Amino acid sequence: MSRAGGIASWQGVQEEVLRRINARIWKPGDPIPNEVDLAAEFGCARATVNRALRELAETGLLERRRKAGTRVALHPVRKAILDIPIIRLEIEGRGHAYGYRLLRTARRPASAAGGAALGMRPGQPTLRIEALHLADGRPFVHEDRWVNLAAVPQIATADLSAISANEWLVRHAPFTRGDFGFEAANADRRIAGLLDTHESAALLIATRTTWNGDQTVTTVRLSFAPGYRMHTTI
Amino acid sequence: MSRAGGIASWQGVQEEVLRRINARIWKPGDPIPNEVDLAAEFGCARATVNRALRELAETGLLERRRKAGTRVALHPVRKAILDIPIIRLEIEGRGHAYGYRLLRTARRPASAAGGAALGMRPGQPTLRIEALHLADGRPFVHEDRWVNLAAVPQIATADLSAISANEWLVRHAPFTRGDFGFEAANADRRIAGLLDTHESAALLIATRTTWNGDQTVTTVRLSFAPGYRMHTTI
DNA sequence: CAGTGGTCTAGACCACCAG
DNA sequence: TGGTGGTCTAGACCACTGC
Repeated sequence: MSRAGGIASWQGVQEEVLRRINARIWKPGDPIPNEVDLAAEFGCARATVNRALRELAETGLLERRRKAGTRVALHPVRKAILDIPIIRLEIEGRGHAYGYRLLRTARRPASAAGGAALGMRPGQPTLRIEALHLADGRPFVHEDRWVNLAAVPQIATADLSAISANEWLVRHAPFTRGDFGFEAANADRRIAGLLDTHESAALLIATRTTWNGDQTVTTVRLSFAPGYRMHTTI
Repeated sequence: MSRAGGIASWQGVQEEVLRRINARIWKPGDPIPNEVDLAAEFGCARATVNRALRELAETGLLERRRKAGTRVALHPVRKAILDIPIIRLEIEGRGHAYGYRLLRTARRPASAAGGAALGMRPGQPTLRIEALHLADGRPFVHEDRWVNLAAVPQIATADLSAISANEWLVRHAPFTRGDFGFEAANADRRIAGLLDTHESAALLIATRTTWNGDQTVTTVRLSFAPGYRMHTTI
C-alpha cells in the first residue's frame, strides 16, 4: 500500500491518515501502525509522521500512549476552538461602529461572600466596573467586572471612560490562567433596560475569571443582548 | 543574558518566553529575537525554539511572519478550547446516571426553507429525530436533529431507542468540517414541559452542523435545561 | 524488559515577504 | 534580495508502560 512518490509533508501525512479513518480503513478503536512503519510506508522521516499524528491526537481523533501505540479514538471528544477577542474588535469585526459607555466605577473591599466567589480574600481592595458596549449605537453587551487592585494597582489611574476595562486589562494585565463559562439567564429589570430589551428575555452570559500565578486578576460577567450568537468552526 | 545551563526543552523555552512577556521585558507590539539568536541564548536547537514559539503563536500570544520576525501580539485574541463530548459521556462525567428517551423519528424530504437552513438540497430525504437526555432521571438536554439520509443511509436501520443519534453518529458518521454556535433562547411551552421548567425560562442553545466533504451530514439543536453551564479553562 | 511515542539535535532547503 | 520562519531529515536518547 506504499506510494511511489512518498508523502513528504506533515499535512500530507495528516490528510492520508484522515482519509483512512474516514474510509474506515482504520476503524474507531483500531490500532494504527507505529511511527517508524508509517514513516517507511510514506517515505518520510519519523518526525514528520510524529507531527501529523500529534496534532490529530490533540484534536481528540487519535489516542496515543507509549508502548501501547496509537489508536483511532473510540469516542472522539471534539475540540472546538473559541476565539475570545477584545469586545471592541469583535464589534468592529462585524462591521459595526463601536461605542462604549462607562456606567460606574467603585472602590470597595471584597465582601466575604463576593470575595470567595472571586477567589479573593475578604477585605482585599477591589474595583467594581460596570459598562455597556454598543454596536452601531445599540447595546451589544453589558460588562460587570471586579478587578483585584492588589494585582493590578495601575488600573486605579487609568481613564476607564476613554478605554474599556476589557481593553485596558488585555493590554496591561497579563494572566497565566483563565476560566471561561457560558450559560443562559433571564434578564432582570435593570439589565433589560440597559440592553434595551424586555424583562426575562433570554441572555447569553459569559463569565471569565483570570489569575496571574495564584492571584486573582479580574472576574467579569458579560450579558449579551438578545440575538447574540457565539460561533466557531472545527 | 544567557543561562549557563541552557534550556533544553521546548516547555522550558515557552516558560521563559512567557515569563519575559509577563514581566514586560518584551512588551506587546515588541519584536523578539529571531529563532537562531534565541536558540543560541538558550543553548538549544533552533527546532526547539521553533516548537515553543509556534505553540504560543497558535494560542494568539505571538504574531509571526517570515522575514518580519516574531512580535508579542498587541491584541491577543485568546483561544479557549471547548470540549464537545458525546452527551452520555458528559453526563456520566459529571457523576450522574445517564438516561435517554427517544421522543420521535420521522422520515421526510427536506423542505425548501428547512433544507436551505440545513445546507441540504430540497427534496433530499432526511431523518428527523427528537430525543431527551436525562441526568439522574431529570431532563438534561433536548435534542432536535435532522440527518441527511443521502449522506448516512445506514442510520435508517439503527435502533435509535437503544443508542442516541448523537452517539450513533459520532461512531459511524465521519465528518470533515463542523460549525458550532451557542446562543440563549426563551423556552417555548413545549420545550419547557419537556425540560421540566417554566415557559420563557432562559435556555442555553447549542447548534451544530457537520459536513463530510461538501455533503451535509447532520444538523442539531440542543436545548439545555436551566442551570447548565458550558465551561473551559485556558 | 522491550516497544512505543516524546523529544532534541545539527544541518539543510525552501517560501515568503519587507525593505 | 536577503533575512526570517516553516519544514524535513537522519539519528539519537529518553520516558513511559504493557507484557
